Amino acid sequence: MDNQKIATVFGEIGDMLDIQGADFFRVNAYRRSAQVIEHLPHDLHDSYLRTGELEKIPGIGVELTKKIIELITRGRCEFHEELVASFPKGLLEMLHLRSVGPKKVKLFFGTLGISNLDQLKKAAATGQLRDLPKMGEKSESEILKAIEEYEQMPHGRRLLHVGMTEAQKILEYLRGCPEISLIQYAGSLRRGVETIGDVDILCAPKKMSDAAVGNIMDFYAKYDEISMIMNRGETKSSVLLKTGLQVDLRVLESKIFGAALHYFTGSKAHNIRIRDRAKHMGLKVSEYGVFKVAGEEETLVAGATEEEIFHSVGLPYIIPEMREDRGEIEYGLQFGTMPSVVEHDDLRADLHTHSRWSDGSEEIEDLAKAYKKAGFSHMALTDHSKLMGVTAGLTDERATEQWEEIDEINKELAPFRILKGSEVDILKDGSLDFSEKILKKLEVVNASAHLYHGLPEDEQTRRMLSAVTSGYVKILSHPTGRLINERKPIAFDMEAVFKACADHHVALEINSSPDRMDLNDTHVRLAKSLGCTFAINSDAHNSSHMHYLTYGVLTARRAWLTKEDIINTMSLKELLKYWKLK
DNA sequence: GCCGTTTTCGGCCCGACTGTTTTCAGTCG
Repeated sequence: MDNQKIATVFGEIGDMLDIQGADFFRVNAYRRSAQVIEHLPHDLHDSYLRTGELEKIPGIGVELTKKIIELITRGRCEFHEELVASFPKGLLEMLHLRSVGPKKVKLFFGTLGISNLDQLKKAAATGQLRDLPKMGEKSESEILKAIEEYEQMPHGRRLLHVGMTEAQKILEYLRGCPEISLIQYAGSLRRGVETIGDVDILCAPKKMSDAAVGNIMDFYAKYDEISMIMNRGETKSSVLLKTGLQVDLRVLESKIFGAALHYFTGSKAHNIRIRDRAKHMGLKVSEYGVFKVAGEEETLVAGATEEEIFHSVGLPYIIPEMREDRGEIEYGLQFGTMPSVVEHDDLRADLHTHSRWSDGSEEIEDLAKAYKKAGFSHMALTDHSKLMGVTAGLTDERATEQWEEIDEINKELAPFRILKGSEVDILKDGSLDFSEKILKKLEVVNASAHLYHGLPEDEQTRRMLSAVTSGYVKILSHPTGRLINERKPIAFDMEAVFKACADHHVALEINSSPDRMDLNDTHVRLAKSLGCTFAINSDAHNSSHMHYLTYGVLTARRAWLTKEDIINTMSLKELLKYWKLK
């Protein structure tokens, strides 16, 4: 029973209670707790079994604690099961439709007995919905449209990388609009969340007028990649790109740009805390600014910048990546300043790269030149070991040959330096995929578990522990092996392995490859609390992948890592000393 | 269902949009 499963159960209880018409705040308590539990840095099941109790988590009181313990000890929750039994299967799926919420689901089920998408589609197509209370022809056709969209669109959230790439293209396009003075993307994209639902873009015209807004919206509508304009309002247009990604553009006055940016950047949980705090201070925070409230009178006191918003409620500026209500508000109030987290420019090396010698697509020399040109002082070349046959992994002999080539290139590119490394497979029994002779000579050993993801948890743990305590490993690469939306993380005792990494000076990788992002932010926070160090690596298979490092940096910032936590920020000299190399 | 430098009861973030309505409910972010 991992946190994700507990969160799913609570989320479903929330949905079902909502359809039943339960008190909104009760419904919300379940939904909020699901959010909180999903993002906890440690496993509730493990810590409960270890300590025999559940620690205090904000938003989780007596009732929810009981249910969590029931889930952990019995693998089920009676209340959840009762609710599930009282609802037809398929009912909850209707909640995914745009314009359909709990009240409509209840209405459709209660009056027409509609309990799944197919039935809803038929009812809408045959005009049965329009006569229901508060419904009409328009809402009926909206529902048909929503079903169509839902069926066409890939479900679930897109990779951060996909959103970032699209957003940057659109921003570049919109900067060509002469009327726009300020523009920025917001939402989970700006917070660097690993997946995004849609893209939110905010802009402010040089001079606010109906004509200016109209011109900006017209300009936006002419963007080449648009497949459909979903709606166009006074200040907001929503479009669907050809890739199926939804992008919303909002136009607002520059004097409240900061307030809107803060509001639309979220997270929701963070915003609620800010507004709650404002309220207690006699203020009101919305996307239109911070207002001083005195009776009926409201006076705008802040809005142009995000800094103003935070200062008005007595907080220091908090970077978007930290705005998750995971302690940032308490920290800011207590210290009056925030930790100075790592920045992209702090990175001096990439310690996980591949060349044509295994499955990369560039020669070592071209790769190294690209890194040097980008301002890095060193890199580790870490082609695969032989187990990964499909990647043309290196044998002992080929590794030795590769070192000769690296020596030549290092002479040419000095003081830039390529460290002789390998991404060495962890075999089934936990041993490493090179002879001792080679392992001793490699400067950087990144250990990776590419195969045997299905081993039982205790066996997997032993396997990982064996690798990280071998004395050869410098970095544990993509530790959980997950692929976002595709492959689950491998099951092992994370705390035990992380502790071993801390004890044996093995850095944990924050693999920045868009579909990996492994470790993720919550695992990094856990590892940091256990004393670990980290390596932010791109896993580049050619030099154009270098920019993936951005995503690793975002993850590190979401986990509050500082420069000192990350070994890529050391100079070459410092790193060699740290690793006792020449 | 949660929570407490006014509170163990009575609050719980804020506003826009839409479609259905004559004043609002539902949905969304």
